Amino acid sequence: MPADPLAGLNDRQREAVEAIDGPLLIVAGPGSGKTRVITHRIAYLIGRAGVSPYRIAALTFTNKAAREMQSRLFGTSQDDSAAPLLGWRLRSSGLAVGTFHSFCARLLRTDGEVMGLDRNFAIYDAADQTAAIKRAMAEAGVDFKAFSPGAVLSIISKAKSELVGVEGFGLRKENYLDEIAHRVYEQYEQMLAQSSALDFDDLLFKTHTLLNKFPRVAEKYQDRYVHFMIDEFQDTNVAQYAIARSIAKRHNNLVVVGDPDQSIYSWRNARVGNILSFQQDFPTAKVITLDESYRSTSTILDAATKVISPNSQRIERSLWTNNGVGSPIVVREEYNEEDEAQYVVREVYRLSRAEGFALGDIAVMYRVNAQSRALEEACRRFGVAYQIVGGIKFYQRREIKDVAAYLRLVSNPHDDVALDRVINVPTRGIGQRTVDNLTRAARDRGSSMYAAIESLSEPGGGPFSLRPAQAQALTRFRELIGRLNEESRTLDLVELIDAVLEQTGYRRHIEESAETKERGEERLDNVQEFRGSAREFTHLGIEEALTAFLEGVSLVSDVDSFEDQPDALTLITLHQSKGLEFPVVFMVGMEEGLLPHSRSMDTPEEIEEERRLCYVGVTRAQKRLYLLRAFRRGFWGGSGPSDPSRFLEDIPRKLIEGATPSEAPEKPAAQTVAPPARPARRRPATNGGGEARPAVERARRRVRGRREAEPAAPAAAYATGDKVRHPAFGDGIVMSCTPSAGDFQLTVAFKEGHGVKRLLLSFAPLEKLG
DNA sequence: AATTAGGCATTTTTT
DNA sequence: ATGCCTAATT
Repeated sequence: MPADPLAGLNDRQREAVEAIDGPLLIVAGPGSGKTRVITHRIAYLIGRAGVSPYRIAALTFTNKAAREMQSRLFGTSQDDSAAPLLGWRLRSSGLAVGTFHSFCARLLRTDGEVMGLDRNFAIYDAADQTAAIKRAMAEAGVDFKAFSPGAVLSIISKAKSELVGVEGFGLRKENYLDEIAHRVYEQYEQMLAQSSALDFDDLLFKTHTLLNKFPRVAEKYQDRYVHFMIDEFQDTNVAQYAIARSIAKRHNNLVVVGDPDQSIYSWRNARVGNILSFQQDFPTAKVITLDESYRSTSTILDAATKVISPNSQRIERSLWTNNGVGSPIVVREEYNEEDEAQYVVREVYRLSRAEGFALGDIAVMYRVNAQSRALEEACRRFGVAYQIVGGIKFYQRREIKDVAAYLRLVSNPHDDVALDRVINVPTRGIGQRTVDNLTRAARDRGSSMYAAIESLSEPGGGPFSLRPAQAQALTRFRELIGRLNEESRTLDLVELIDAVLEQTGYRRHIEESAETKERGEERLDNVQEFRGSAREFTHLGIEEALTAFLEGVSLVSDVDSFEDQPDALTLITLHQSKGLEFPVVFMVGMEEGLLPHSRSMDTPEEIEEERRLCYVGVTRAQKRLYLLRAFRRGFWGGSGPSDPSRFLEDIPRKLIEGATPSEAPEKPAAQTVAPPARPARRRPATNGGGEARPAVERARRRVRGRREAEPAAPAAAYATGDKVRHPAFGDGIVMSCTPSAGDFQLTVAFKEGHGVKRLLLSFAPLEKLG
């Protein structure tokens, strides 16, 4: 029997559940019962307001969040701890609970044909995208030593996320890098179309296009979705918001839930602005703030509030809790990374021995993955069980991607990225030269690579000439894929995978090619696991099964597969920790350069995001919070001293354990020693504290100033992307600017055939433009 | 085709 | 230090 959708809610939550008419913004602080509100609201709509589940969509960002929501709504087969809000039978009632991307994928598969989309389009994940971009760069004649594929990809991805297509991008490009990106973009789009493939951004972009260009499709969805909800709204990008507005247009029941203070994915093109401007876009929107935290102690909550409040881009509010004061926050400095890790692990051990915490209650959070190494070592040394979240990604393993690529080829032989990946794995005598020829031939005929191979056997021998051995090898590969495709019609998915493994020789290949026996077995095990996960699709027709299975492979990552692990300490990045909570949280690396990260302190906006990241970390903690830093941290083999994170200074001393004046931050004193000009690390204006450290610290810093050997070089004044002019080479774009022996080395890409030059700042007569 | 040596960069990564 | 990629070597 379904539970009462209003039971156990506080006034605000109840209000949010009952406000079923018109646009609604729910600003939900950490631990304020956000998911609860969404699920109860759905139950309320169905159970009390008589809305058909078919007319409701609730979109999340992660599969994990979607799963969580589903299990609260429908219950799960194993876990019946909480009564489901709805019955099992509603599972297949048409209620759309899923990620934005899977929602769009479904929409496009259902209705994309009117815009010429292949029903079985492939979905390119990040790795496929990179591979495709590299191919596109090669096609466009762009040297990817001078331009990193990653940088180009991120420009294109940003454009797509802002609904800027190739043409639009052409109109707004503003520097040389954009020029390059434009050429690649054009090529890349052509390749995707050729391959019947969509990348992650396309799932959104094309959905938006479909809804805008095809009114009948738009009407269908506008009619259907009387209620449209979005979770984690602070992380939506332009495209997602536009899609939501488009679909919600008719019934105007758009509900967005989020917390601008937890927006930490702007570098993935998320727009904090969406949540901040929602009220302008929907002037009639009701706004409900959930500010009671059920998660953290008041000490932790106070610290979090103090950390976040300097930000300017936020909706002012104050969180509160009835949870009591709890333990003070522990702030510590250790000598180096190893000591820091050792302290953490010792303390973890103590907490689990003497204070009744389970290892699974404890998480250690860090800014960059590299920080996990020292922690892992310490765990191993002390025999503490640990798990790294998102460390090894199953679907990103080579053997899995290879087998998936074969399946993709069987499903759609025109998938060039898949073909490129496996055409010579295992080796079939098809070398790079042959692949290049093939690529060129495909481009010339405006077809996929597979189709280009097919044309070999046409009268006239096809449009490109190859030595017989190569032509034969290609033809045999084509026959292999063709045969598998034929056979697939009589097989189920698992049988097809077996056929692929045998007929392509891939099984033997991984057994033989692995560096060691164990590694070979491990890979085979992975493939077996992959095969096992295909079992749930065997009841479907092969074509449908393939599409669904491959979509899962692309769209489902396994970041969250850690949750059901046995009792172990969790090591996790701050980014990944969002949405989680732990009784005990250690944040390590609370240093300038790490948090905020040195690559994210150039603009106030970046600093604000780092601050939010810190806030997210702090608010993961329920009962205990430890903030650690190392005085000396190893970077790239070397090691340098570090300053405490500016965020530490925002935490009031009274919340910190054993705080004494010499340990706790004090109000900024007059700057007796002016810090030397630091060309490499521009301190943004938001660093309000300046030299807010006690004398001992300051002394240390002065010594350090010398050790860092930051010279009185000309101010670095150049950043990547700056336009410069050189008397001999003309105009160019700064590709990079790195400190180098008392100077700065600039890599500059010049126009008009002068190419890329490396220049020393102090010698090069450069002039900054614009 | 497979192995090896040298060069290079190295934040975060829901989908 | 380390891993990844390319180029050179066998």
